[in-house]
Amino acid sequence: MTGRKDGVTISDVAAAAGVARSSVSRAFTRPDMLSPETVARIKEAAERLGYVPNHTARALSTGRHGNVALIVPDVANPFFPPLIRAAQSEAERFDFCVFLGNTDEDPRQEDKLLGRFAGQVEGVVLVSSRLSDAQIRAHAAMRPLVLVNRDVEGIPRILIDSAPGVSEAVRHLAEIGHRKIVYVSGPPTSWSNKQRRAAVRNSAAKLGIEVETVAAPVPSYEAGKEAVGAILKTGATAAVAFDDLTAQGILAGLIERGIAIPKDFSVVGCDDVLGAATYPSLTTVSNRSVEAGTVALSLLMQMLQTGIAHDVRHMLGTHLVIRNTTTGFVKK
Amino acid sequence: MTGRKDGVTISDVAAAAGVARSSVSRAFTRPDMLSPETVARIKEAAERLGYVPNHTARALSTGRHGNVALIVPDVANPFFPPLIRAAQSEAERFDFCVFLGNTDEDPRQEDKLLGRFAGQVEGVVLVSSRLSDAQIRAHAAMRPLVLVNRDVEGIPRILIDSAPGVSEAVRHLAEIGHRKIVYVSGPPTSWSNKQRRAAVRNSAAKLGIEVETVAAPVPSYEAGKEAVGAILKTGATAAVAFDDLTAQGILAGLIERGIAIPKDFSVVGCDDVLGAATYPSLTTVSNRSVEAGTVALSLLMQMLQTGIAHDVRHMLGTHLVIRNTTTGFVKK
DNA sequence: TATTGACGTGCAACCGGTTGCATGACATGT
DNA sequence: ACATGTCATGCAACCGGTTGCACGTCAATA
Repeated sequence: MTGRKDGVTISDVAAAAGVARSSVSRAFTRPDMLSPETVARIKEAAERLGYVPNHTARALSTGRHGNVALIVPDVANPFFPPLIRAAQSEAERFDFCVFLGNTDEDPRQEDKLLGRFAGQVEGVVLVSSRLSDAQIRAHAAMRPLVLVNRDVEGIPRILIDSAPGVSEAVRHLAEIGHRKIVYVSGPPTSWSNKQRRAAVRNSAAKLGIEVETVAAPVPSYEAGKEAVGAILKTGATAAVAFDDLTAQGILAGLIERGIAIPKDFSVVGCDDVLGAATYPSLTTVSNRSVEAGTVALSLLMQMLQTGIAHDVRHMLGTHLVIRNTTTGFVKK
Repeated sequence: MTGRKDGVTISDVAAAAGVARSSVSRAFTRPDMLSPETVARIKEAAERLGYVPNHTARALSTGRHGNVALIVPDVANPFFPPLIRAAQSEAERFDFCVFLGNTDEDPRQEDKLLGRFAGQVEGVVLVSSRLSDAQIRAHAAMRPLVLVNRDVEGIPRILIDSAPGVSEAVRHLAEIGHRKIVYVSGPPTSWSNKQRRAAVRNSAAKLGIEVETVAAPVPSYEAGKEAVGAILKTGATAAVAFDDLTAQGILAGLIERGIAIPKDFSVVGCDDVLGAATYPSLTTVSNRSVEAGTVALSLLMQMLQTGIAHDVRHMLGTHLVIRNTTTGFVKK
């Protein structure tokens, strides 16, 4: 097992081709500066020797390493993987690599990762950041930074606007006969949670139906299931949950208590991460995480290329996806 | 918007502390070589100036950049995120960063990524690789490489051994009265699929019960649902699915046809990625993806530190998790 | 024919650390 | 008092590229 280092450097190629090291460099980065024959000779030699440019060395002298960081609260939350994937393939279009960071929903961990990545990446995408506005601003001052689902003025941000979808959901519930509904809230520091709660309240007020809020501090199946007691106690006949996982837990909790869905109770999720895979299939608000990932990354690339950061605030709309946890409700 | 470069280098610190650059370097990498007072003075200066060592520069001279790559077929498949997360936090223990690669189940993409990462990472973890043995060997010859769920002799590999869990499942099904079962298979090139199919057949043969195989070429909810027709046609009374997603689809398909679960039909999944979140909650084979991620990474770290690659073949056992899609079957 | 400019190439400094070796100060042993 | 050894520190080369500038050649222009 000999092979560790390839060992073929620019000097080797230069020697083989009978030119200076700088010419080899230029043959790859600015071939137009050299005569076509020289370029050909160098490339031939490089090919023959199996030369591969060393990213690290290049990065040291140019300051551009072709890497960006993507930091999310929890890779295992089904909301994020499609976003990650989209961001990654967009990065690849620009020949960039992605560092993935997972913060476990912990701001300290987030800060630590940001520091660890610094100097290895040219820019950062922060998804659903739990940092304070001040911390975010501080990082943004050091390097190009794009936010997803976090609204800090002056910093480019992509926001998935669930308000239209949520409003539509409330209207839908009112139409099929509900007079009192519950919003089952998510993480208190989440921008999306605040936005959804506000959207539920506003639409309900407009439609003249009652709303109460029940807390599910963590967005998970278990938390949803546990919230069912509190939900039923309100006397509401429908629930809008912070996300699909919570909704799925609520579904399970209701079924366990013998409550028929959608006949006796309606449930609406958010983010559409489960597709039609619940039973009954879940009515939910559509999700734009793929676009969010793509846009965030292309925005970052643009910032890197131009060197300027516009104060972009990119909103992505949503809509209601009606399935079988709402239609079929029978008003008493 | 001035701040781009921190600009604080080892030279700045050296000047501030009144020592040579090499002493600053040593203050961080080999403090034992310097007098405690000098170290203190340098660290103080570094702190005051906000000095952060430049990874790229360090990498250039040492050849160690503190990065590893983790390549998976599909981040969005719920099997992988926990593994990714575990690997990432293990990497962090060693102060390493993780590059994440997504191949979209495409061997060409996998090869491309591997090339793109080369020179930026010290080692690679390949999860459920779709490359040929020869390609894997070629890459392994160039740099430290660890495989997960792929069995290539001579290359360190972590294998999640679903055989024990699957065998237990078949025994369980036999015990509650099934005489004929179906294995719903996954991707034909998958090592796990081959292993699971074999385990089902072997145990069934031992217990004297009948097995048929139905193909669901892609592991997904939809594919599972579509397979239901074929499953019922076999006359079997239970299905063991390649994974939980497929099982969930089967569940939905059966319920849609009015077949009561578990009374009339039993379903077993694999990988336990859905928790108890299906209805009825799914009996499945446990998953060791977290350990797989952790072990793969620590193995890689060990290889990097010692420089030697033992021919490790690390098996992680599994067991059956009994929930409500099996118990309650009523034999006719 | 002398002048000018364009063009292709090489030289050498630089990016920000690391590290082998040399040096000088001081302490120890005899 | 002198030889020897230890220890802390500095010098300078090096990792593998990039890039501003200088130089020489050759053709076009005056």
